[in-house]
Amino acid sequence: MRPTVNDIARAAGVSLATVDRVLNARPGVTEKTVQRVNAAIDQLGYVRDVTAANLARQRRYRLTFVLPEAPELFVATLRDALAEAGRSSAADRTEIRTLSFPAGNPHALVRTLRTLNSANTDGVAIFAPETPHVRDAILRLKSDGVPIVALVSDLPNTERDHFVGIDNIAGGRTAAFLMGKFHGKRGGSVMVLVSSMQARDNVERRLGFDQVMAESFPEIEVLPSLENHDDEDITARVVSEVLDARPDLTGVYSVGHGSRALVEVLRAHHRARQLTIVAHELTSVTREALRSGDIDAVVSQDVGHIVRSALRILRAKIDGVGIVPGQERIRIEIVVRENLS
Amino acid sequence: MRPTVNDIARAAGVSLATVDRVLNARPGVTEKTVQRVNAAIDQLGYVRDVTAANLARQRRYRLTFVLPEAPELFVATLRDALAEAGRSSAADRTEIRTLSFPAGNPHALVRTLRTLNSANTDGVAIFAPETPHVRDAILRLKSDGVPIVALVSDLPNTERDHFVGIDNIAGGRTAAFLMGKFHGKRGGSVMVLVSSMQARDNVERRLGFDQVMAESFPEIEVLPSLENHDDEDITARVVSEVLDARPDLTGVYSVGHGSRALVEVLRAHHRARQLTIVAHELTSVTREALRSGDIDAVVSQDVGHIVRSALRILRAKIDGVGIVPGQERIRIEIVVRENLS
DNA sequence: GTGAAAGCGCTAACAG
DNA sequence: CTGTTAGCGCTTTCAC
Repeated sequence: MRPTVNDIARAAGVSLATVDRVLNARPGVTEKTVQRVNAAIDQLGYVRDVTAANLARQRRYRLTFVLPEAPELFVATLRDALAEAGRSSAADRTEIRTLSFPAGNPHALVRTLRTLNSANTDGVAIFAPETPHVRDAILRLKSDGVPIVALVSDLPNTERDHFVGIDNIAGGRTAAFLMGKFHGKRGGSVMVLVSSMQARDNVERRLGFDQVMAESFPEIEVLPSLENHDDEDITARVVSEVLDARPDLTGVYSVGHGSRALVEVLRAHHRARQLTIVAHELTSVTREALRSGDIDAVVSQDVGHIVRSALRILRAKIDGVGIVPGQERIRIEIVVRENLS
Repeated sequence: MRPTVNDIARAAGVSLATVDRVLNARPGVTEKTVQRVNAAIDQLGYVRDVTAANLARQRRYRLTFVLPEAPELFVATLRDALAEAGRSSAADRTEIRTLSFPAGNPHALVRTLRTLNSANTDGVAIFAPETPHVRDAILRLKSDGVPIVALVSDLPNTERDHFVGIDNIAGGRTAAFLMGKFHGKRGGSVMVLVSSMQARDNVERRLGFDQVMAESFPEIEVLPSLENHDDEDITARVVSEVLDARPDLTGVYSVGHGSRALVEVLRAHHRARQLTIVAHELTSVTREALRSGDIDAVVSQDVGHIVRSALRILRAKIDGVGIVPGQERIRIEIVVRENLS
């Protein structure tokens, strides 16, 4: 049988209450008694039963997710994953609240963040770009004692407790590796489509992509980035233009979260099967395009894993306990037609 | 506040004990009372607090993992993952015991399984090939009320509660897709190295590989399987022979769990960089070979995920509660140089 | 400073 | 068939 607080109380010759004080590092215990209790603790090899503690404490985890209101399917899949997690969260005393802000509106975001404090939330997960005001708002929350995790896109200059997402430079490098390998030693030229050069994840992916293309596939020409600002019309237009202007095009790298318009244009041009297409994020659109052969590979991250990991990490931070790093590492997934779920 | 058993007892006008009986589907309650209690349950939106229940029940989970004593690194990584999980398992009242049997010795395996029963274990995870005697042993355990999950290699004709691992046909298909795509429309010939045509996972991978090669890459010739029985000397010899006999060789597909000897031979022949090599399972050997460029892609499964999933599923079966399917689906991971961890 | 006692949400004897 | 009661391992008043 595992030792309990009672066992260590008896062994140390003190009461339950005192053991509890020592366990939780609360004041009002003589240094001497503390020593005695700690001695008993490691002598008996005591490990605290966190679930029993939480029961007694009547702890609830009120967690807040702050997500952009964006047109991209990726955000939708993230919301779905969150809803799914919400269904089973009551069992672990977790209440999930989702707050939305219009994508690309830092003011609205900051206003949303301002409503949050330690009185109404125990932990916050944020998927948003880093701006100075956001930084300040996060700092305030942190100093209020609220744990914060950054979701998908890191907030490295804030005091966020953890980043839950992939290394986007490595993500871009992975995309380049596939693009290069799929070209099979033939040269060619590759078009790069980004959402916006403001978005940190897009910039990092492009950076990683360029590194590997230059290092390992110099025979392939990489064209300058084309920004589509997640607008389908813009995408349709610029892609069409390049397709016409560059009959020697051999590949397309879609850096952003959305690929719907790209797939449609390629289909319309009946060019898809002759080009190597690499995109990011597994959504209904990219999934279908992989199946049909319109996209060759998708570099992705598991939104279900991201959500569950954020929940686990926030709860761990709230409880002040450690995490299992291996379990929380979000992998850079490569998805092709054959390992589609 | 979330409703508790007390709330629903009051609402239904019955005692705690009766509520508990209904909750746990225990006999001895009138159909009428059951109805009343259930009505109160969904009216108040009651969700049972599993942690409190487990506390009261003083439930411990004594789980047994049965693993082969095999030379392959993959099994070692699985053991490592298990050890890692063991470190944090005390917190969730789980005691993990590992039993080993000499790989390829069904008798020893059966002898091991025979020692297990509901008195000494609450759940079993097995990584072993399916033979008639194994099937019987599992059947006996099952009928003794012990939940069973199959690990890595399925035991489809037994009553196992769950299979934790990848679809190996899809794994082989994925390997073929990469092999074909990396050839970039050029033809060639590919050597296939299997551990043993007895091993179900090997056979399935080979099957999936052949399907896709035939469907999508008919310009590439796939040579007959070479069995190495996980023996490094055999591997070295047969690979060398083929390398000499077929100067037109363009690729190697390593189906089994072990790839050490293959990598060494290829290195010795200074041929690695001119061949496309696809292997299975991420281990220290394949990891290093990816980094050095000796292997181009690895099709893998996350051993950490497999172990944690097996633990979660066994606990769920013991508690008689459901699982989150998305969380338990083991992905077919594609690992290349750039998304290596 | 320290301890006794009640209680978190649930289960499990044991009565009736 | 149903209810009473004690208790799981821990925290938390409130006294001493």
